[in-house]
Amino acid sequence: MKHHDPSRRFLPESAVDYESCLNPAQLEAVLTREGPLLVVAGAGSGKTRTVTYRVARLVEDGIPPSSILLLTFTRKASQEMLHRCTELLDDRCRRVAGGTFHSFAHAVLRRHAGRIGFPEGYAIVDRSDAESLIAALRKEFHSRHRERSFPTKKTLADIFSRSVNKGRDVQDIVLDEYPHLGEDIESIVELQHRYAASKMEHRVVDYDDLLLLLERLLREAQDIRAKSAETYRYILVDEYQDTNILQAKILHLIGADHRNVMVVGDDSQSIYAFRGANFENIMRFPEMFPGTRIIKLEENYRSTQPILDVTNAIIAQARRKFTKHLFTRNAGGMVPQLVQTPNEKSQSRWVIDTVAQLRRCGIRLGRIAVLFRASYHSFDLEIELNREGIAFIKVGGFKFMESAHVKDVLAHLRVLANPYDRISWLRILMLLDRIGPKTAQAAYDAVVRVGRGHEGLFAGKDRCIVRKELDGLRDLFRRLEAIPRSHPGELGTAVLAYYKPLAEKMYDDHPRRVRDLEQLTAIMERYESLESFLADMALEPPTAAADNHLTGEWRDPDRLTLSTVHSAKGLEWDAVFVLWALDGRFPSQYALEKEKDLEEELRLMYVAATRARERLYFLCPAYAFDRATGTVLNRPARFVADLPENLLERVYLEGMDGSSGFEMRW
DNA sequence: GTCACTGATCACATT
DNA sequence: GATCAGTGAC
Repeated sequence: MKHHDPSRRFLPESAVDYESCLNPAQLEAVLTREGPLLVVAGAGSGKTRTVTYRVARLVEDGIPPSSILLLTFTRKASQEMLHRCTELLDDRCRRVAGGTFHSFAHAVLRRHAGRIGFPEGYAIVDRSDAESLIAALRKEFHSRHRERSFPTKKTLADIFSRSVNKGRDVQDIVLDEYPHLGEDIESIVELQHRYAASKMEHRVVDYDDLLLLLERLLREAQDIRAKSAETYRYILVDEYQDTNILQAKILHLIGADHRNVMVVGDDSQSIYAFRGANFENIMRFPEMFPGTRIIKLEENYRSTQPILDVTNAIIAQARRKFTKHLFTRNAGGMVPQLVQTPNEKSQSRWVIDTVAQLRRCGIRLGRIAVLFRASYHSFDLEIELNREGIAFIKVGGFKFMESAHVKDVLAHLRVLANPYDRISWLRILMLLDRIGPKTAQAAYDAVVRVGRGHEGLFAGKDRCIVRKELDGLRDLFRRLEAIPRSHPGELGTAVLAYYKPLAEKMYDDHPRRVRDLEQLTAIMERYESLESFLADMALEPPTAAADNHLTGEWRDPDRLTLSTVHSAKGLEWDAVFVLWALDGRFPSQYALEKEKDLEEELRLMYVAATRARERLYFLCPAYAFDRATGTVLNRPARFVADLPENLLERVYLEGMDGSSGFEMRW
């Protein structure tokens, strides 16, 4: 590959010393200002650095920051990049537009959704709300098909979502991926139409709608498309391997005019095919934007050579061959280990004891991570960590936002913002004594009929048996009405005051839950409007799991990180433990049948292993019973099982009782 | 109509 | 371990 002459002549008075901070390939990616650019960036190859420097370079070059659009996988990622960029250059970088495709879609649609016949004051529903809506519609269908069970709300939501994200009909998705539901296909299709109508009626959109509606808007409203292209003259997309076809179309619609589009990704780290991501987007990018310059970043700055040897050996097993081959100058270091333990308890013990040793070697807890395939895989370890008093933070899995008490409080606020939000109405009404589905539905109907927002609640005639309960709710809304929407913190405080007695009645652990809610109101203080708070909670909910502190700064140097592999994307630690490297756990049981799914598990294992800088341990309990399938799991993960001893050292622990004393080799 | 209980079924990753 | 459908007491 021929690269630019990285001569200083390019940058006579630059505030940033690009040449000495970047290798030639990175430098080329940073200095190529115009035209489409595809950066294939291997794990640990300085991808974030490259994007950061490129943004800084554009700003320094006089491009107005607000005409740069940085699209990332999570908003945290874009904030972090722009923060680094600000440190590198100056405050101008703060004005760069950054976020996820979903948040970008919301920003455009909230102003222009009317152009394609969608109400602009819509609310965004998260996955579990979407499922509730589907569940309500599903009931009728179930009574129709008494003979056999109808798919669950979760399965239905999955099917609908895949249909949107893969750009295929529901029929095709069912036939391909859920063949056992073939008989229900007509009902599923009809239910999908009802679901769409129901969302429209209640003025809500789900995640997929955001992308779908944005694509439609840009396609149908030429003026808006042209204006967006004009506004965002430089577009950067991170993690391009995890975008789907719809996102690629959106990118093309905004980027085709000026073609100043840079995408960064790594096909071997694509781990979101299950939700419709298509890593072939990377291969197709040059077709979509002819004249694309392709740059490969192959030097790895993260890991030692022995770790890189193992990760290269893992990804080499992919049927689909990847052209990159990573290298490092960081020779030496410990050979990664596959540690076989008798059972789960001993797995947890070994991790804890090894973490203790690492700390004695001077490695802080914040530099260590335990990764796993599924959130529940760490339950036993969490118990042991608590027992030992080792602080940890868990990322992924059950979230703060999903806990009932948080959803309850938010539902009150959402009704205030969008009185057509049926899900939230039913939720808050059914919190009250003697109000079940029927009464709640009647109250909701009255609200819609009266058509004066939540005031409709005052107009309905209630049965005397529930009068007292409803009066309490009315009082709350009267109080909320007196508070301006621009003070979400006060709104939250008022709702909490109302909700607290309810929580005390419902939950025996109410003190903890109320503390959570106080955190929530503290978060609300930071917002300028109720609507922006609610949109953020749907699009970018706080990441920490429910029982962790919500103080925001989760990268605490004195806490061990427990994370799903998916949530660990893009991050790195000095030492990484991969739990349950056992066939049937990781790779997942459900992926063993289909070649395509298995290949994604392989990439997932690759992502897990490439998080490590210096030390890497795969843990494999020798035996586990899988209750779901009734099978016995006793084979190490196939991706690492057969790697030669010189790449992956075997450690066998025997005769442990799970609580103490055993041999450990380093 | 509501609510609290039962037993059967199915289980991943997430914007 | 959660979800769902069905039951019977208030």
